[in-house]
Amino acid sequence: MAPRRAAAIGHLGDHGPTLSDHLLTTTDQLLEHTSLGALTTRQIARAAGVSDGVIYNHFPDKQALVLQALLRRYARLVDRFELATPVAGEESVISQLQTFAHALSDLEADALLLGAGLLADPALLEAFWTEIHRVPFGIGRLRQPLIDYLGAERDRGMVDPSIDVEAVTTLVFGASGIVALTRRVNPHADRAALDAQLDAAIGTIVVGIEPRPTR
Amino acid sequence: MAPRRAAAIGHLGDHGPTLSDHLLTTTDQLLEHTSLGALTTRQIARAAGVSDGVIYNHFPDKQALVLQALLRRYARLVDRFELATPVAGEESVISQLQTFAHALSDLEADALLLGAGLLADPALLEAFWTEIHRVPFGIGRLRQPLIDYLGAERDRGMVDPSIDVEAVTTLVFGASGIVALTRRVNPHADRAALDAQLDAAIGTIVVGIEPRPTR
Amino acid sequence: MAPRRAAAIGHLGDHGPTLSDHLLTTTDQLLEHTSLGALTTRQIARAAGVSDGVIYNHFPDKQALVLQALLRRYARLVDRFELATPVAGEESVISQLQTFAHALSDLEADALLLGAGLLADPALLEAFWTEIHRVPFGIGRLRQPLIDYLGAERDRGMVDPSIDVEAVTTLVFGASGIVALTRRVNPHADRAALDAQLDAAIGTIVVGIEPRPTR
Amino acid sequence: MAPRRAAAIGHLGDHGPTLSDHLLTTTDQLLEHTSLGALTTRQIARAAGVSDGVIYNHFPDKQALVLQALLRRYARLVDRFELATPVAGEESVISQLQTFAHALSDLEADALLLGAGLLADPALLEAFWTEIHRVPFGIGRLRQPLIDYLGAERDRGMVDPSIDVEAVTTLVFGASGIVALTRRVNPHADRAALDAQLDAAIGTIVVGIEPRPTR
DNA sequence: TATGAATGAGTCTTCATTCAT
DNA sequence: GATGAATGAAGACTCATTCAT
Repeated sequence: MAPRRAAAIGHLGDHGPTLSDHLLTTTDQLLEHTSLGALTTRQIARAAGVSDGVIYNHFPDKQALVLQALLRRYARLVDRFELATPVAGEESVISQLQTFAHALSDLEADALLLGAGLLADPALLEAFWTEIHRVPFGIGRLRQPLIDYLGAERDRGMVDPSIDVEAVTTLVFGASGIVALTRRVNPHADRAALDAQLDAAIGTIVVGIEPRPTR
Repeated sequence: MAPRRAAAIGHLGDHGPTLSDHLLTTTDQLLEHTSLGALTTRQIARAAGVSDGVIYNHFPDKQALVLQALLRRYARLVDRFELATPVAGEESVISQLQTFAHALSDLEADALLLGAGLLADPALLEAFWTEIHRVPFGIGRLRQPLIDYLGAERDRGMVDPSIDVEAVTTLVFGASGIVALTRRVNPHADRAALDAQLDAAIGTIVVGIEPRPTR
Repeated sequence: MAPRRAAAIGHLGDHGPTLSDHLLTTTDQLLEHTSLGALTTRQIARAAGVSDGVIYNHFPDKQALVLQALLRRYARLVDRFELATPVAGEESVISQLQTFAHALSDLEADALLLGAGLLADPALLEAFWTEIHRVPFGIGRLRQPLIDYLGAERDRGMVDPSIDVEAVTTLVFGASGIVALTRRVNPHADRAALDAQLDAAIGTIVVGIEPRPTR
Repeated sequence: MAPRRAAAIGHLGDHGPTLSDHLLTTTDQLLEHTSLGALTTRQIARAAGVSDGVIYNHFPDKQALVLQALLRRYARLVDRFELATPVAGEESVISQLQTFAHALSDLEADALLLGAGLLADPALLEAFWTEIHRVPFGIGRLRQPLIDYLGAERDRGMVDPSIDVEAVTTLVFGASGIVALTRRVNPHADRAALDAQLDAAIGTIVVGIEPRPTR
């Protein structure tokens, strides 16, 4: 009574991933090495080990499949990112922020690729943007953990009370982003130099936000 | 017998722009409103008022034409950018930096589009990157004016002598870039709020780099 | 300066048909043996001896090409039909009408095929109908010659003065049409029997419209 | 264990219509609003509330299903038609024929759609034609009642004895058909004008077949 | 050199049919 | 028998590139 399973996932037994899932995973993986504009439905089908038409049994069209794959990537980025969130009181502020910034920079390097594909396809960007805001996934969610951390450190007296923690967050995200962009845009860039550049930037921030003697 | 001039530029006489130039200018303008992936050779030819085939008399292929057009855009961005460079001693540091950061953010918003197109087409990115470094046009050139300005202000005593001006430059570029990205990615973003976000970030930098009392 | 000619028509010299024309002619011929719904762009291109894409250099899409081909067919039918129009006074009314009816029936057999294709494709029918009425090509134009002929015969006293010539025209068109339909729908029909059926119907009309003794 | 009944008809109990029947009915209904060329097996299955594959448990292929559905439509047309057959002696000949002609014209308008679909698909037409003649369903069957009626009126002296009733039948079918065609092909046609056209044509027939004074 | 029609590989998508469950 | 996902051969259409004129 149940219809047959696709050969590509059949060997995984009844409790393996569904084919929709398999298609999304495949698309996701392809996007690792293939730019969005160059991704074809045939490529996806071949890579997934299924026939060309199968996509349309699971998604209304290519855009829907790609959109969901991108959303997954984004969700994964967000998850990865949240693991990197520093916890107030453990280690020094500078060491925490530097560790966090490196993780963030890695993340942003991936996000840039995702974003570049979207920026190059306005229809997809629009759809992505709409979708991203139906879940509490907006950019704000990415910033909040750092804002909270900085607030906690300020309360603990490790950061000057006059400091605008949102502005500091912008600086950390910005510095990490610039370094990520440089890395992305220049595949031959010297990794160590970039890491040092980021550490120096974060160091400068930290010096600026340290508690100051009351004048 | 002199070779024929394309109808589109013929009326300009023999000393007008060459057809290569005309094609580049046209492509450049089209990229203002058309994403790289959606740009076709026919569109360019139509917009330039020439025949489809003429492109291949002046460029080996589409990529070469687009690459040179992108380089022009980039060069224009750099020029625009240099006009915004602050001069030490005129006005306060914070006001100078905020003005500069807004100009930079506008610039980066445009650069992002350019970059997104490149990131979405690895072959083009590679070629672009190679080309950009044959002229002294690398990212370093963009940073240098700000580094110089900060150095001058430091010498004048307006910035703490311990400050790493390169790191501060990274922070300014980063904050401006993040704001530019937010604006690009979210077409419905509130412009005033973003401006305020950037001002706050720059303000925080400035507070951090102010000369400090010797302890 | 002139672009090359398609191989398919190149040998005909500069004054041969244009490729648009060639495509229309080819489509027209294919429609002789292929039903509209089964006609593919590839078939047309193959039959025309050109590449697949060439159609789109001459027509915005398949429908436009097919529509124009159908309009040609229709125009040809109308032309053929007008040659068959009887002239008052030459031969007897019954002989004239029978000859005309056979020509009309042949015509309608072809028109039916055309019409069937259209009826099966509402979008095409709509476009066809609109187009057909931009030129004075409507169904009225087909009827008018027969109406005129009957009017002339009535004036000559060969047809009873009380006769409604439009109604008689409807009868002639109807009888010819039914016979045409029978022939079309039944490929194995006996041609002679159908001819006799049509002759009998026309004969009956003629008997009915003969001048009558005043009562 | 009795085989499972499809969910769609299961609630009707074991004595409801078979699934074949249900599929045919559904297809029949869909053909009311969907042109033959645009009808897909999935549409049929969805409309019938059954799975896609079930069709192939009851019919060798799509054509067989559609063919039988078309035969049903045709049978229904014939039935409807037979109800309209005039009875000799009731009312005047002209009134009877006009009423009959309008019914016939309505019928033919429906038949045209059926026929157009068939004409647009030669393979289906062939199969339909073969099938139609295995039952006593040919076009002859449609004509016979009118032939009989006219014969009866002739015997009653209401129609001239010299009249060829088969030929008159051809005229009535033809006039009704032309009007039906005009209506079908031109959705914006003026209904009243077409009715009047048909009445005039029938009137002309009747005048022509009235008993004549012996000369 | 300019022209612009011709080329054809490649894109997304549809749909009748199959078949493991 | 019923299910409905899988299949893959088309179909219409696009577009960078070529080339006779």
